[in-house]
Amino acid sequence: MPIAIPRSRIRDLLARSEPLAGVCAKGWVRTVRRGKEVAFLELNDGSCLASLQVVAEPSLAALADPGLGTGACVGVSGELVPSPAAGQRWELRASAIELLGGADETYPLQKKRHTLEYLRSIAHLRPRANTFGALFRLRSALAFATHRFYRERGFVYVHTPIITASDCEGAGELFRVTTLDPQQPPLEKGKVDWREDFFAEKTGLTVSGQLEGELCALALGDIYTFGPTFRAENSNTSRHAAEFWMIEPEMAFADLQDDCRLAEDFLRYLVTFALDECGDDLVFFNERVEPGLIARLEALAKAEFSTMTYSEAVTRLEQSGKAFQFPVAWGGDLQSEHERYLTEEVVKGPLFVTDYPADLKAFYMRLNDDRKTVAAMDLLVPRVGEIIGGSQREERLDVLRERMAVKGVAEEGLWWYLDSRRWGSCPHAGFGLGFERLLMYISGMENIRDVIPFPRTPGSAKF
RNA sequence: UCCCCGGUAGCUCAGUCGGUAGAGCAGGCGGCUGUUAACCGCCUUGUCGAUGGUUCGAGUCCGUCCCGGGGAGCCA
Repeated sequence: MPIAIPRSRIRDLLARSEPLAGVCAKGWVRTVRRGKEVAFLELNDGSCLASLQVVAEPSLAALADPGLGTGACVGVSGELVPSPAAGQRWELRASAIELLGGADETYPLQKKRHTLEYLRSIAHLRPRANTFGALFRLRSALAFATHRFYRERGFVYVHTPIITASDCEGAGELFRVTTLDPQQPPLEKGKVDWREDFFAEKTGLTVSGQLEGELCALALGDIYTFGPTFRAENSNTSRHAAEFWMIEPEMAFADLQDDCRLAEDFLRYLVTFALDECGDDLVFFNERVEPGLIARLEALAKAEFSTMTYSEAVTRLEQSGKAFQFPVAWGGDLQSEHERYLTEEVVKGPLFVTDYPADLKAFYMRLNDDRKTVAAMDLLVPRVGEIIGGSQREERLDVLRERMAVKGVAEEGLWWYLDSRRWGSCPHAGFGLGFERLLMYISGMENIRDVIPFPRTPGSAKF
């Protein structure tokens, strides 16, 4: 017989200060302990990390159902009472149990420790595991915190296109978007004639909303984007996904210092928000994923971020006496091992590296007066590496065109971007923050595939 | 794409010198218990990633391929 009482969330039940009769909880059974005189169910509904202990008479009909095992979905009605035993404050004394969806012993998510690799292979079920429940609640909270942060500062949220024709940004390989028949595309002199395609030109999925974001910043002042981003790079690492979410603020009338300040405030706000709003889930990560996590986050919430120029960084690396696998030289990219040394050993915390050689960076970054470096910044953090990359943008039309020529970026596809410098240009700056890398940093999880519900990586787009 | 490591029961793993498959957990049965990933006893479970080769004999050695992980490059 279906239970007629409205459902309460377990999170709300466990937060009560008084007992309550006539309650109903619904969720998924984590474990069943059957005894002769009493049976216990651990019920979790995803509203919080903790499960609700259900105490039942073994005579209740549903308890005899072979489908009532780990993984089953049930509704329970009864009375919320103080628990006489240690381990939990409240328990639900069941008067009725309704088996909504049974689960037999073939249920892949058993009540034991599984490896993250295995859980990845059952991504359709892993949201029901503690780690992933905690992670996806954290993910949701930090997405909300992002919007709140920018709204509090008067930034306008803009939606930049997912499908783009500008593949000239150089941020990475594009996924092609087309409605042409791959077996028989229209040809023009032996080459695919993209004018016949849906958009009458070559298009792909966005690798960054930055260029369009700049256009909006040069009208609305301060803006941000927060959306999916796609890179068709064949990167097989714990830090890269083919589909990820990026937050890209862009500020008019701002220079590189303003940019770093915003990045620092933003990161600190997010960490503080997680500490304030996701306490139980962070405790779980602190105990099961990264010991010392909470202390690290609390330190970060207070600490000043370090800053050093690329040139200083190179000097520090040269003077370190460390034997790096890759040599350090001014003009070369900082390798992962170099970045790790700087953030983990030199400053032991978040580090802005600024003013990179112009040759290493994108065409839109503002050329410094030395004409050798650009007003770029990378924020490096321990464990994760680069979490934010940003710059002051080149607002001077002539310098921008010069830089495009040097970098081999064609002006045709970017006439609209150049127009923003042709009329009413102004100094502006912005950055991109990889949302999954942020989650890795705040949760202590070490693989990007484990901080997004259904990861897309080379060779894998399941679920 | 390159380098390294791995793939054995539903899960986590062991498997010696090449000699014919093993433990814990999960599951089943029984017992016990206001229990806490309960506990105790008994029991079931295998295309040893795929394929070809060497050998009297291959989980074990060799080749190729597939999948997973780590690192590199690229980047967020």
